[in-house]
Amino acid sequence: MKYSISEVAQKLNLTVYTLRYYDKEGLMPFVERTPNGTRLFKESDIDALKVIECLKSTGMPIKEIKKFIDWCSDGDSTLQQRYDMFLERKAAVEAQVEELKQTMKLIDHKCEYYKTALKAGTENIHKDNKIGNI
Amino acid sequence: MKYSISEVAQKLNLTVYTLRYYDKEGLMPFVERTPNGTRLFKESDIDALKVIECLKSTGMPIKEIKKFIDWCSDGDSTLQQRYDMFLERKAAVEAQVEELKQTMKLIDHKCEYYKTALKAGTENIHKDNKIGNI
DNA sequence: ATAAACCCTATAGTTAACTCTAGGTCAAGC
DNA sequence: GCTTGACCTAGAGTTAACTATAGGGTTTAT
Repeated sequence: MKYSISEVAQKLNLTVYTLRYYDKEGLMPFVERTPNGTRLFKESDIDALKVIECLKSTGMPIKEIKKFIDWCSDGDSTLQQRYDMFLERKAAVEAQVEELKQTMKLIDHKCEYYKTALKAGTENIHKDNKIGNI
Repeated sequence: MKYSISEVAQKLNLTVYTLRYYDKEGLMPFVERTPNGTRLFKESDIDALKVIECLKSTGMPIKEIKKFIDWCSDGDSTLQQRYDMFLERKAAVEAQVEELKQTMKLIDHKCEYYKTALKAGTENIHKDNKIGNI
């Protein structure tokens, strides 16, 4: 089964603009074309795009992702780099989770703060109070 | 105890450029000035900046954060909005954690993929194999 | 008293990641 | 055979969040 660019955009919740932009940035050298130039995506291309989206969601910039794609094209000689990169990404995600935990702490605290303030009708109950001072 | 802009920058791991930019965007209307215009940060200003950093790390854009700061200036009449906003942020962070879990799944999978490929010396062992096809 | 090290504003420049427009090709349906 | 709609490229425009520069004012140490 092959897919057009708009089908892939829909599947991955991206725009066709974005997909063409990724292609221009060298993130999709594997996508085939019809004789007249129209992109034809196969299943494995969509899987690769999912990996790209995954890397993006770790905060990796597109230029770094391109490096990875280039390594993939280079074959087995780059296995170590690619492994190292994923280990690095794992660490990055773990750090993000840790940061979100801290963020959540403060947010929960603020939720409590406003809940009690609302009940009292005023923020003043938190003046000089432990809950107001983080 | 009062702090200069560069001290605050150091404390919060931001640049003075960033702090002045935040001020220009209306995120710090509470910071006092000396007669000649130099900013003087007090402890509570730093706490407020920590809340701003917290909101930023939930992915909230600066214009939205400004709305919150404005609500703070408006006093008790905006307690409900502020409470709702933090509930919304809580949901946003929970969604981010959920997404990171999915991301981590794929990354762990890829770590395994490359680990075994490295051991074998080639990616080919994953051709037509469950581990290669996500 | 003068240079270094801060501070300030206003404004210009940068970067990443899109997002859109203009101008064109091509296949399908009426 | 012509219109409609999906595709294409090249390149311009946008947006957010900084980041830097120019030009100028204080305070501090020698």
